[in-house]
Amino acid sequence: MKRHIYDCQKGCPVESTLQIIAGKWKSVIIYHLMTGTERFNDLQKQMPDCSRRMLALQLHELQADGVIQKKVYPVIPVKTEYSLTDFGQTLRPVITAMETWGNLYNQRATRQAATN
Amino acid sequence: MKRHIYDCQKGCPVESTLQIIAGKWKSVIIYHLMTGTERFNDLQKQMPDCSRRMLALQLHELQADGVIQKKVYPVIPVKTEYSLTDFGQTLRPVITAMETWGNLYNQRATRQAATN
DNA sequence: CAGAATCCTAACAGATACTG
DNA sequence: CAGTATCTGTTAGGATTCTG
Repeated sequence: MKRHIYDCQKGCPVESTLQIIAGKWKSVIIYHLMTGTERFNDLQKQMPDCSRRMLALQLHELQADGVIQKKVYPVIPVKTEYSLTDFGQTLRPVITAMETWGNLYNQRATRQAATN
Repeated sequence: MKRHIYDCQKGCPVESTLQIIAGKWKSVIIYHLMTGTERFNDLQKQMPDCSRRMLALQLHELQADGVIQKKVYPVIPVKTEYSLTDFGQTLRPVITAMETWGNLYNQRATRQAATN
């Protein structure tokens, strides 16, 4: 997704939020980092439908926007850890709302499947 | 954006939510419908960066997912009204969280601009 | 007014191979 | 382990034109 497609100057708050979290996998990444630090490969295991390439791209953009930070340990083989910045932590309410709604949606889908 | 890129079976609630609202303009549309019914052209005026074509596409998908409904008045020229369904109303907390965060973000951006 | 249809290009994103 | 590079097919999405 191209960056800066939304016009924040216009003042629409939802567009401003999208400016930061609208990437295909960004909110999912933030969600997985809400429980703590994660390594690259661990993130990928939790998001099997996101390719390594896409994961790297989205992590980059989140870093550039100051949402997450990366710590590299100079060991061999290299070890990295991703975590939310203080700024990224402020997104918690947004992601939590998505989590809550998604759980309801999944339950509804399950119930409907059981009814059929 | 292609439909059904997220795997809801996997159970990640955030991915389930994205399944519904991940379109480029979907959450913005829902946001504008939260205050009530809107007509096609009125929606477009509120989202100048969204082309007529894109608006129509996103409205279609939202309708297909049962989030919004459309009422057509058989007058000439045709008049249509879009509104949230009951299901769509359940998304309020999600969009409101985005709105709240976006307002904070805009304030922060304004403050920083004033400091410089 | 509220779209649908068509054309066209840039951007996206998968697959694969390579690297410190 | 944690990525990057390249190559390539696919999709997104703008511009324009047409319609009931």
